[in-house]
Amino acid sequence: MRHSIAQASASSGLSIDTLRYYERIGLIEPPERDAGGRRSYSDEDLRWLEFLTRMRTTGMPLAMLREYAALGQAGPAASARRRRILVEHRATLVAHLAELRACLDVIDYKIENYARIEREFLGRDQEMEASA
Amino acid sequence: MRHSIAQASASSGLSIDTLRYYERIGLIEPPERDAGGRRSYSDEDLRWLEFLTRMRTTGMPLAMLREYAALGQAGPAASARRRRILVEHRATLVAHLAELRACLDVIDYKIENYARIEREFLGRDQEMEASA
DNA sequence: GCTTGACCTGGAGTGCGCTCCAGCTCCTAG
DNA sequence: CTAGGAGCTGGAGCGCACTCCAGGTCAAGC
Repeated sequence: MRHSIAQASASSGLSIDTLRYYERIGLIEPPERDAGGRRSYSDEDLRWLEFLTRMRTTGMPLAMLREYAALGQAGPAASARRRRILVEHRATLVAHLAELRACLDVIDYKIENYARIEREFLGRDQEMEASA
Repeated sequence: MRHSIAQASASSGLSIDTLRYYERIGLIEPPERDAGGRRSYSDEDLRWLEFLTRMRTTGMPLAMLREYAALGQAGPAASARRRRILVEHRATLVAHLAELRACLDVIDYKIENYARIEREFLGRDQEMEASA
């Protein structure tokens, strides 16, 4: 199956401009072109885009992804280097996840605290009503 | 206890420039000044900075934090609005956490895959050695 | 054959969140 | 008394990751 840039955009969630931008900076291989010179993405292209967007949501910088992309997929040397990049990024991601969980606890604590404050004020208002 | 901007920077992890920047954009109340006109942060200022950095690590934008900061801490109305902001942000954070966990699974899968590829190549090399 | 709409290119512009700088003041130590 | 270091201000600059634009091509439908 071949896909237009609009389809690639819809399936990846990346804007059309971003797709062309990624191509320019070497993040994605220039896809084939149809008879009219328009980009035609393969299924594998789409899978690569999906992987890219996943790594982007984890905050992996474009430069790192470019490095990863530039290695190509063939051979044990590329495999080892790609794996090293992923292992490294995995560590920062795990650390970040731990931080986020800690922040979530803080947020939950704060929310509960504000709720408590509001209940207290509410209680006071009711007392005032009762004494009026 | 009073703290210089250098101490506030060290304790919060924010750069001195960032501290002044946050003050300019209304993220932090202008701290008191010492006799020489230099900023002097209170313990409570530091606690606010700690909260800010936590929210920043969760990706809360400065504009949202400014809104939160502008509400002040007094009264049930401010409390309710602050709580709403936190509840809203909490939802995006929880969603983001789920995404990150999914990405982590993908990374783990890929790492294992690359490791497998390397083992296979290694096996082939050993066979080649054995047959040589 | 003309319009419409998707797509093309190269390059400029944008928003966020800092970061740096020049030129100044003030305090402290020697 | 002076040299050095921390801090001050207003404003400019920067890096990242897009995003937008002008001006053009191409294929399809009326």
